[in-house]
Amino acid sequence: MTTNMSSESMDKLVSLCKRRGFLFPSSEIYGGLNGFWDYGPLGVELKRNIKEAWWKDMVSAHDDLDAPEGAPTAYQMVGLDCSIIMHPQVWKCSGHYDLFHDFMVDCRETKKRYRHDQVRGRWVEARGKKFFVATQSGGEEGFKETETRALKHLGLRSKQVDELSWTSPLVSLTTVDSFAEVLGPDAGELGTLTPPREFNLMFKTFVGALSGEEGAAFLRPETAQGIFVNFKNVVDSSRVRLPFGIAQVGKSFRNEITPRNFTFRSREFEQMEIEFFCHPSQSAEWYRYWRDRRYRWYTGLGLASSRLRLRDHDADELSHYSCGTADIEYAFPFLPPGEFGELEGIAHRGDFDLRSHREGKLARNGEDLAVEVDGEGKPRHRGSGKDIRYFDDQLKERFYPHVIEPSAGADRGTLAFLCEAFHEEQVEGETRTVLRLHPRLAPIKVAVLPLVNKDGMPEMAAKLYKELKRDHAAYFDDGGAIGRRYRRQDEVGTPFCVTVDGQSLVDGSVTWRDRDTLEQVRLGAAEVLPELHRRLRATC
RNA sequence: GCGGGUGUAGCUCAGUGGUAGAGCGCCACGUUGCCAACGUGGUUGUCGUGGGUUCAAGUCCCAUCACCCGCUCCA
Repeated sequence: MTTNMSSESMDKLVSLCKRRGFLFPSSEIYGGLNGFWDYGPLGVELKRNIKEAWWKDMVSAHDDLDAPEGAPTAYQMVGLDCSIIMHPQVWKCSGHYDLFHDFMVDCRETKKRYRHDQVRGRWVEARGKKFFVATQSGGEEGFKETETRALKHLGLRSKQVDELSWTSPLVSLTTVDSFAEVLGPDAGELGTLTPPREFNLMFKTFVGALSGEEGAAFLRPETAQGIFVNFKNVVDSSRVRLPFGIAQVGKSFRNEITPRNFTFRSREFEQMEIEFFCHPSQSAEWYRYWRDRRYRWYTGLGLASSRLRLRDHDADELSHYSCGTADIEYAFPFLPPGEFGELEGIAHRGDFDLRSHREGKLARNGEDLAVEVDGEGKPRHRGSGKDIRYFDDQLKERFYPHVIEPSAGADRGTLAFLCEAFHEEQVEGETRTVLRLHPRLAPIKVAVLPLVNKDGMPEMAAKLYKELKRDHAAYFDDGGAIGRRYRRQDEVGTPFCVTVDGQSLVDGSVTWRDRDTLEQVRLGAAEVLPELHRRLRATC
């Protein structure tokens, strides 16, 4: 009967998005720009509704007097909107500068690409040749692999291993100056690696009209850091007390290597982030709360639990600072069956961020985090030196709060809601295309339609339309047959249509038509607004 | 970054060196009392972009851009 998304219908959805004005390729008249997308008239409404639902549910309508279901205690939520360009030191202390600023090496023979600092190897001499055998493996495996590959390169057998004379331990490729004597990690010949080339995953820009390195800055790769560097400002200015969260919605930028899959991996994207601050002793409970709370938000707005999953990261997937991370993932139709794409990550970040911004960039040192130092014992990246700890005047205790970070992608969410909503179904031999968007998210909430353009029906419909439009996104359509107008609204996800007909002129009632059930009921014209309001009320 | 595929009207696509097409959509008028009705008329093109070959290029060649698939890479 009704079919949900398959990878074939993804093409249809992409086409619908273009045709009806949800999404356009950026700069399309100039041929587009890889990794950038524009939201059209309906797309901007949909995305705004998603962001507004998030803001309302997380911040403005949050009940800060009682503990919500599943929460350890009551808590406060406030918002923030910080600049996209920040002091460059922010990104050094956050770890993005090191993590997003890589040198890459390509192999001309195998067409593979490696991170310069992740390739290592050993120098070997044999049969009058001296060369560097590279590998991506470390430790015992690295030793074994370099040995095997050295033998293979020289055409020796394993029992001739004694002919190999190793002249170095396993060292990083960064210690090698010339690649002419390097055997790439997957290569058969020497000297196939290109010189290391700089890959900057952050967008670089220049502050000031004179562009020089001293004015170099970055477009933010995440909104979170703006919250951390404003932590003390918020605490000092807004009477918040732990536990509380700071929320922010805004654009971020990353030079993704491979933008793919429609808007899923864009280079300019919008995030909806919360940094939730709590006492370290309670952080594990809050982490669990936010995982579940955020998962429920998506299901409450209509993402089916069969395509949505909450996945805890394995220990080896965790960032160096994180004590726990879970992803909320959606089985996008463009992914292979069984694969999921990330919508949101909920990370337990401990005190990494606030400490780093005071003391300098931290790195893992055994069980603990310590300021990362350079060769001279000085911090690799200096912190602000400002004491941005929290003072609890009840406990008379000054400490770094722990941070739980639910970080959601607004564009990915928008795409997931679109994919989930897209349906094609057979109605009396005709294919009906319908977006079953949650009424809160639908770009148009109600369409007002005169059944025919005579006998005063258009006038009555126009009056009702104007009244509804003051409070809700309404649409007026008097073109063509009524059936066609219903289908047009179905295709863009309008949940309700109100039709003014002959009976309306007699008793002032109208037809209320439901997008999903196709059922129609009669309603007094004055009841339309309250009914709409009731249906759009937040439920999650 | 590599390999393969694709690019023609708003959308889906046909067009095998010789006048740029179809269906759907969209607009107007008429008709029309509830699920993509009907009639009549109309609208739509830098054939992705740039160069080349040719008397002649949507079609052949080169380059380039974008999208899709697979590698590679990655919050």
